[in-house]
Amino acid sequence: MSEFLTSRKKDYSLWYNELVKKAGLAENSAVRGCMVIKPYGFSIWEKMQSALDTMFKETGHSNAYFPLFIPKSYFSKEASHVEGFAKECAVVTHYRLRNSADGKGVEVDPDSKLEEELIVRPTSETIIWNTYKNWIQSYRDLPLLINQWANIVRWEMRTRLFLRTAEFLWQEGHTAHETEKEAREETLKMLDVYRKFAEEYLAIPVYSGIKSESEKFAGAVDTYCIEGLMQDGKALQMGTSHFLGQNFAKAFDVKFSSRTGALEHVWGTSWGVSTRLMGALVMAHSDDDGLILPPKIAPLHVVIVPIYKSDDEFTRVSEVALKILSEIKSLGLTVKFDDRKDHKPGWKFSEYEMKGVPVRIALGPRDLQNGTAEVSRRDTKEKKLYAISTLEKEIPKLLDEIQKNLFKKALDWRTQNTCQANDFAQFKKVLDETPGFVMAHWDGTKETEERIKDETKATIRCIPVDGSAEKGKCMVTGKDSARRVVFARAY
RNA sequence: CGGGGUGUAGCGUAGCCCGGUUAGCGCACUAGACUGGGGGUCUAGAGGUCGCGGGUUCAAAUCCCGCCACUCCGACCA
Repeated sequence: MSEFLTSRKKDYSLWYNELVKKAGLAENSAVRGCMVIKPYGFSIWEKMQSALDTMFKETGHSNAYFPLFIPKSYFSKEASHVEGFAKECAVVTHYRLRNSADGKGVEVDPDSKLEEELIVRPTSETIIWNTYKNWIQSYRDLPLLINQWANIVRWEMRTRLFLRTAEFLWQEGHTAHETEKEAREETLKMLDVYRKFAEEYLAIPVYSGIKSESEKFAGAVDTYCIEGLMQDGKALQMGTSHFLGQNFAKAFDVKFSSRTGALEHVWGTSWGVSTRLMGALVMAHSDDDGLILPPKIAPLHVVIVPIYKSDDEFTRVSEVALKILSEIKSLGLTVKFDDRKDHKPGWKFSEYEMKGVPVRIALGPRDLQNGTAEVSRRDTKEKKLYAISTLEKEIPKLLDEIQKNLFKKALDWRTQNTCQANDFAQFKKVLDETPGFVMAHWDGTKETEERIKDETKATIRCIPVDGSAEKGKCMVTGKDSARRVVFARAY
């Protein structure tokens, strides 16, 4: 239908890349692997931030900020942590430039070599736990519930806008607790905050569960995650929450005097979501005409497009449009009257469809005569005439319905593309025929997991934490399995 | 990081194999007119270090070498 975007069917990757650029979300920068997040894209991220931030505050967390740079030595303190991140760290070795000898540019001043090199944070556990050491002495200092909004750098070989970039924005929560039980509860609480955010705001249903040993965060005892299903049948990890045990407390010597007077290491968690959620949002809902945004995170809820011929008509249409505008605005919604004269209505329609604005109101002379307005919803592209006097009531209802419909569509999609497989041959067949999640029994060993990955490219996305356990036999080895786990090919 | 592909105006591209006019076209842009309920029409115009750097040649977008970026596949990873 649209010639402005490559269709999803023709080339899903290209569709995604084009959409991200054409909807004004982001573009590649002059720096390899790094993106520029454009104003419209950033305003969506801000909506996500604000919803999440509120949820973090409601669960007792405070924001703080820790340095971008981490002394190299900190990394060696937690063995598996350094092993996990070593290969993708940017390192600062010098602190000064000088004019080059030929006078044509600048070069690194060799005299400015740092005594201890600094790592650009790929995540902040080490610097934060090093700081917590000074903040925590007594059980009275606990729990310590901190979040930080920050940029981080992971030197990726293969990058894609939002999904995997060398630098990205995220939030990382880092908490310290008196007991294992409390830290485990925190881990699951924040996992559920993420699940709720994904489902209620982004309108993306997710499976939450625990990662297998080989997929877990370097330095964690347990890693939990939420996994969403994209329209191409690939899974996307949308957030993680880690139970750190006492690993970092021990590595950084963070101890407290307990209620009984004993000196104990604290228990930790960390959890994060990133601008990758922007990619999830695009791939979960959008179509061949452009972006589709759930109203709860759309920067602009409603756009009003005037239809007119003469200046006189424009004046009369504007008058009514502005009235509608202020009515909708007073409902707490964001609304824009696009009175630009340099584009025709049809052009504007396509433009706002590309940008995913949930509701469009077209208003022309005919409407003025009849007291109506043409209301079009982005998700279904369905148009309806409403009496102008009812807009104030109908628009919020419509937005609500769009939010629900998007979630339902995404849920239906996931349901249709979640299959069970009972043997390995069936597993492979299902993966190819209905790309998506496959629930299958697994014997719990690393070897079997590896073999499945090698032969099918599918990985264990998570081991569901809730829901009913169902005993069975591993689809590969036939050994006992306590429950089905979630497999998929993933981003 | 290995293998393939691509890089020409803001975007999309032709030309490159086989070197030789002023690098062509569509969209967008500027001016004006007519237009206006799903990306309008006409007229006139502006816009190019042909990714960057070397080399070969009388002559390079075109051939050779190096680099950079993007992209796909693999490895690695969130």
